[in-house]
Amino acid sequence: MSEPLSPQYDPHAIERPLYREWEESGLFHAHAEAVRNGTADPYVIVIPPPNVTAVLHMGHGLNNTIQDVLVRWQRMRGREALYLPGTDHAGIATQNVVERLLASEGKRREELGRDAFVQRVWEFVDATGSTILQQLRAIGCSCDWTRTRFTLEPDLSRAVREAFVRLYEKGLIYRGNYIINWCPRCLTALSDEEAEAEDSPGKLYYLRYPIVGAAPAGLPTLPDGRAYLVVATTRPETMLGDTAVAVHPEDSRYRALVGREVLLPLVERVVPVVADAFVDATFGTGAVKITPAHDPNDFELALRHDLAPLNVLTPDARLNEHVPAAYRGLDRFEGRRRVLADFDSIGLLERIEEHTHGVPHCYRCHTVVEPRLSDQWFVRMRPLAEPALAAARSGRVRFTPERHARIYEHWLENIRDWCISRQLWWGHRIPVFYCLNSDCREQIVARTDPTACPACGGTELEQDQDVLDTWFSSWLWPFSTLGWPEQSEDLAAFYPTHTLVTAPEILFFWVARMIMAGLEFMGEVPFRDVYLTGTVRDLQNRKMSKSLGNGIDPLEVVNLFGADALRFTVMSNVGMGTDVRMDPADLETTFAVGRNFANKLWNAGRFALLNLAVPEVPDARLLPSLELADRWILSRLRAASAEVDRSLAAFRFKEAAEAAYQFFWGELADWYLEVIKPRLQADGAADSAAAAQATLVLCLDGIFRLLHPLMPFITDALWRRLPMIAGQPRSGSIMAAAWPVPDTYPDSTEAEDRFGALAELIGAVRGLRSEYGVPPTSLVRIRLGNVSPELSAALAVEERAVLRLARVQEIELGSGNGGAGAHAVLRGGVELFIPLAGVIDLEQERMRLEKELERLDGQLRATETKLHNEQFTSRAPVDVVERERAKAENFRDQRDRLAAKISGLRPNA
RNA sequence: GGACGCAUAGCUCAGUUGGUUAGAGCGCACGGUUCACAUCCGUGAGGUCGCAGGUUCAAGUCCUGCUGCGUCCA
Repeated sequence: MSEPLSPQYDPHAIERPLYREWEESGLFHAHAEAVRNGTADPYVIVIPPPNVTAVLHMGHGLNNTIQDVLVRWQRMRGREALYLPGTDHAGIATQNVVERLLASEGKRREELGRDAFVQRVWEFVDATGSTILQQLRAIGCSCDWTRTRFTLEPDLSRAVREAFVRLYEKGLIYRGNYIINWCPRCLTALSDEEAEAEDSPGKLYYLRYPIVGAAPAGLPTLPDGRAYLVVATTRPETMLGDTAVAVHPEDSRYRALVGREVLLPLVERVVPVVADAFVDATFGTGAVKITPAHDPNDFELALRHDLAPLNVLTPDARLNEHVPAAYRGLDRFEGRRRVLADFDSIGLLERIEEHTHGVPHCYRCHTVVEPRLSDQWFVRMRPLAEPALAAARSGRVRFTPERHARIYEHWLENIRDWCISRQLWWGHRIPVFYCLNSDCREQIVARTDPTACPACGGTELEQDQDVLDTWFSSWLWPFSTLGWPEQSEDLAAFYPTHTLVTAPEILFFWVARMIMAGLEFMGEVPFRDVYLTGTVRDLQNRKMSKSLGNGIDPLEVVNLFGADALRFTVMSNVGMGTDVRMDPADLETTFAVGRNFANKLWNAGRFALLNLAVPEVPDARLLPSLELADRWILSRLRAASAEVDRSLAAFRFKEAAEAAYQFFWGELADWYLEVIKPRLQADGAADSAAAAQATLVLCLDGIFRLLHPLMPFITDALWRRLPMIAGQPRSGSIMAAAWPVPDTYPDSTEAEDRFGALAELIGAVRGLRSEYGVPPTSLVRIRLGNVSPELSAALAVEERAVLRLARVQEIELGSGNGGAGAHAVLRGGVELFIPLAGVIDLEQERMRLEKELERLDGQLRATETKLHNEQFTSRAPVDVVERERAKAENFRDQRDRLAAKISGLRPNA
């Protein structure tokens, strides 16, 4: 990388080769020994493993950029930084993908059989599974690829099995027949978290159930004279499986009916009316049908009343053999239409209301989830939740933004058992074996596959057909990836990890469960900080998604503008706790910040390097010959460096990006470079040029390092071409350079004040020139009055900066207007006059100044009103009052000087 | 239905515990062949800080209510 810099910034030319070099030279590799022997503190981020079938989207782009920024930052700070990558086998998602592939060949997995199907999935994963990991390289992620993990690889499978066995042995895993969420398309159980409620417009159907026997008085009756009660339901088809009607025990409307029976229409089954406090008397009619096999609440209620559940649906949600012949085989929605039509035809459909309610959908395929009674494996969560709750409350785990801690705590406080069995083929097979000896039926849970039944010695054993929820492996990720249950070096060196960066959507799925698992299996929280990112949305506020077609492909952005531009843009958009909005239809504008900035870095860097044709410069901090601008920019660097540091430590990425941007562009490039150009071009004394060079190198070295976590490629490409700084060690790559320490740069309020005065003057002259359309090429003379000490000192050494940057021919000192011209009073009271005879319209100038005077007057009045308020002067802190006084004085001074100028402009003056 | 969050320039967002004259980027307007950069340089316009009350010497910032948007839970 020592060829001359190309005149055009070309990210492609630098990014690939640099990444390869970093990887090949082992810069991504974290050394466990260094931690174990005490020479380095670890800093660890484990990647939220993307699905093995995934391709990179902006969510990953955001997520992994943040992780890489943190990791690179800490690595430069001297920590032994490990960014541990890997993928997740993603049971349902991956199985679905391969099933679709098979379908395109006209095959179904059942035809292949389990082993062949699983084999087929492995082939698919082997072929495409590293796609997303390759893509992470393109955006510059400094992952330790030698430690790449996959949740279904042998080591991690062993961890899953160990965890299962341990929990089983502690009695925290059990099997039971309960209502679970069932996806009739995926044909598997789902956890509560995987069944996402979506508000859907639905209907509330009011159905009449005739009373059996003589009815209490006051009930409505059918034409045939039978009395009836009315139940309201959103799912009329389930009435075929009703086993009771329930009312609230205190509901006077129905008290007389409790203990009586109703006749279920269509099925002609007699079911009891029971009283249960669970019933909400204010909803619908206050009488609710009870379908224990198809509703979790009904199931609980049925248990209390000893009602047997009646399952009326097949696994794919068709009506089964327990319903009258006319309905058998109908899909649940077709069944609903039929049941309603039949109710209507016999006069038992009372009315229909619009009713919006939350309907659970499968989080993978979006099918409406069916509550289903079945045998499943569960984890008893309460005992695991308690320590996880305590960890958050005591601050051992911190959430950023903080509000997520409350959501986390609320979930844990209301924790429910976790259904972990899935009726899939792709995943960790449940390590439970059943003895097939019909007299024994022993259930064996073991770390290694048993060959004989420990109870009866029988050798006919069958493993449970189901696999585990993918999250049952993901929740072990922070330590299974480090070798657990083996007491590995990595585990000892790198657990607990430090920061987890992920999306709020998986707070329960993953984050909370990892904390539980970490505490349970490792006795320590898996990470100290949880940073939850915002969601990437389009300008209509819609979440980016494949189906909406409103996504942004990070790789396209990298191709167009480079990874640095992508990263910088993303980071400048990361507001604390807010979503990231980007316009997929206009990448040019969306990524303009990063693109422009990368280009600016390149060009300013190139300019500097062209003027730094020396192998080494002295350390500017040790030079006695620093000039005003040098001291100013170093002081600014110190401030910027402190700000970047502070912001990163607080996860305030946007602020970090802004501080670095402002320093580089707004101060270093716009001012410092412009001011020192003549010095660099050696029209000054030799040590002036040397001081400028040394200061420039120190500043570039500092800002490149500050920017490196955000823009790793361009900063390295430029930094490694900088001249050496005497006495400073230099690594081959900026990746391995030390993070700047703010205090090592000298601060100087004096330089800041003086340079500030100079910049203000230049700005004012430029403003007036522009106001009066003075051609950029023509030079003007200026006259200054009431020159402040700061400005005076600055002009003494840097007058030529004003001449060059404001296109000034000559600076005169002295007040007085002396003819037609433009006037201004600067903040410190400095009077500026630019003679512009012939250009200026006296009347226009007078009006402009009057307007300015009015503005100042307004501000003066506001300040004085405050100061005249005795309440303010007596109650406000002294320093606030003092500041207000100084302000008033300043305004008054400016105002008076301006007023004097105006009166000087009067025709008769 | 419950809980939480957000509402500041045309757009995307800063504005730390209340206290300088509310900022940035993009966009916009005007001017620019200053030999690093037009992915640029210079200048400028643009804000009753969602609405209504309240607390306070002082509110973009704190409190209450309302409206709109979002998220989580049921």
